[in-house]
Amino acid sequence: MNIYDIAREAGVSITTVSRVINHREQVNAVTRERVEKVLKAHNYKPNATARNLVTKSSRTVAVLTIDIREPHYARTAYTIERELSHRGYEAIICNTGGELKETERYLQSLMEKDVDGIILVGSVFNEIGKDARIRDMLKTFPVVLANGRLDLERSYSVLVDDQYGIGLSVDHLVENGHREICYFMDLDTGSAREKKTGFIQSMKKHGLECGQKQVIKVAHSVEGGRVGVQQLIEENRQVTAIVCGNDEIAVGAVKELTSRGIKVPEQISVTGYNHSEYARICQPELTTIDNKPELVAMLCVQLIISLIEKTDSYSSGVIRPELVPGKSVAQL
Amino acid sequence: MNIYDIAREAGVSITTVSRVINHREQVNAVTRERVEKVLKAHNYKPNATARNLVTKSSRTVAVLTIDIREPHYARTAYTIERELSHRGYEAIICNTGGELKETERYLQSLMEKDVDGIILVGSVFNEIGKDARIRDMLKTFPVVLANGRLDLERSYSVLVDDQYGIGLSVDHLVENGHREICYFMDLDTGSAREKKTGFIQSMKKHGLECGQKQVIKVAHSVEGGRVGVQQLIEENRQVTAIVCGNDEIAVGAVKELTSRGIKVPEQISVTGYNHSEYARICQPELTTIDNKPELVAMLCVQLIISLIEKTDSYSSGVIRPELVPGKSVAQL
DNA sequence: CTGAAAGCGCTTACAG
DNA sequence: CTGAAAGCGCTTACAG
Repeated sequence: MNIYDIAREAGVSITTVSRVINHREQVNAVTRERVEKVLKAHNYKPNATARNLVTKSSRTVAVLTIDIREPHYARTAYTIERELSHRGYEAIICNTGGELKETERYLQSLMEKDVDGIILVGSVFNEIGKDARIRDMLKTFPVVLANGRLDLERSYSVLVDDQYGIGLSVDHLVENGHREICYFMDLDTGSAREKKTGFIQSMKKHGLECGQKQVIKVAHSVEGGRVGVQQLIEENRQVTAIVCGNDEIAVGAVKELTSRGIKVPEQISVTGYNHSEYARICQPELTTIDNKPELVAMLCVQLIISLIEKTDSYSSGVIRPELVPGKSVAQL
Repeated sequence: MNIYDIAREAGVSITTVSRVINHREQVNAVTRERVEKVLKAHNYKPNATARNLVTKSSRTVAVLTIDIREPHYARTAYTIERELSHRGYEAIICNTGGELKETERYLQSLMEKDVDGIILVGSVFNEIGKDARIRDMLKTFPVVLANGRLDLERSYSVLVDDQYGIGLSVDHLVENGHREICYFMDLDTGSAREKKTGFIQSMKKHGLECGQKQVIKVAHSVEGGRVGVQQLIEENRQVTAIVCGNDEIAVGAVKELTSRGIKVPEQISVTGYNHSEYARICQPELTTIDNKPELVAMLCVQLIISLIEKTDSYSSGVIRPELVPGKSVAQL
């Protein structure tokens, strides 16, 4: 059942049927009703592919992320999908693993579809976005990058001030009397470096010692946190607090400390980052930083839509994380 | 740059260009090379929409799930997406919240696209799939349901034996000397009922008392587990073990018990379900049931592809969960 | 207010 | 092995 069948049955041209379907104004009320009756009678559904072919749009946005199994990306991707859906767009999800080759492979096939725009979630895309071939592909789409800068024609960014975010942890610890603080850094992505900088600057701001020794690189996982603590103990370091780059690491640190009979927070305080479910499940509950993934997601959608529909109604600004107190920080 | 431009420049017809693009055999090697050179020179990308319009396929599969923020669905959706991607399909993700209205809304817009198939993830879709309008919409697609039966023409199911899965928990507890066991049931979906039945039958198999009192309905969340424990304590029940319908509930139970000074597992043992990250993060680590979401996901993709491509190479069978020992069960 | 016609960029019988 | 032509189901100037 296509537009021709409807037109024939309603005794009008396909142009008129098209007008009715798309709620164009220039149709006589009587004609409109006649056509609508036929439409309803056959439960007519327009063929989106045919429409896309002429309009060059598919009302689809691709969301490239690292791995939606990570709660932080899951939350972001979820909110993006819901927001898109409410505006009549579909979301294609691509788990790139943060890898250049995979990102390229996904973009390759996205280029053949009439995808309306791309949202990049994860600060790895800052690095990936520097690759010339990736840039060539990206520049054919409107693009929004969550947490980074792309410097392309039709692209926007949503920035999260992670430097400020980690600073909140340090401030909070210092306010509670801590002075021997170290940082468990998660790998080497853009936002990880931001956080590290935030840590160092904040330590300096408070006049605390902060060199190589205070920053410990660990794997971005529960295991990473455990290993970090082991290292601290082997080196016989005397710290009263550990600031972690994410909640997984913090959970690992807490578990390792606890299993060694070191009480959290009485003997060592720990802070996380992301305000994930892990922070609530951790025993004790983590004091952590909410970096507002839902807000980031909503802004991403708003921006990509304004890029797609050229409404120019975009707003932006930098997102400020917030500290969420838990029970993993003690006053000294 | 379309097929016409290429044809003109290579001095052939668009038919020939199309043949080269699609690697059809009937092309002279010399002609083929000439066309390929032009293709390469212009970095030609075929327009998928135009192709879809004639082939009636978009190499896209929609994944309807409840909420990808839940780790279990995140894992399933992740694996489905990756498997689809490797086979050249894109995944559209839809977070329906498990609601009929939303499911209908998503299906409505999916029907206008040439989506090749639909994978339903979550046993709620058993209920939703009984609605007449939903069925009418679903029957226009190949459909695979993870964990349920749909009873539609072109549909397959991947079944997980959750009854057996919960039985494993009970067996394990009984082997460890427990006899006073209760079950924290998560809501009222298909698989929740399966698990409840599994619990009751398993208790009976071991000759243990199991009536209304042993099954406690709780919210499907950490909070649910806490409330369940509160209820147990208010009613002054003497149990030595709690079997939980999922890991979130188990975490809540453990937290509530611990906060009341009741030691897990020394005084009360707790088991979870899903083998999620939560189980590993919980203190103590949960003994839980792995219900193999990755395996389920892979089978779903295999089945939907065989339905789409009519390869008839499908395999099926029922998936058996496995017990994963943690530290939340003590021997009495 | 309405319609004939062109066009979106492909694939695919069919004929040669 | 190759090509002319129809067709997929729409939208959109353009003319009336």
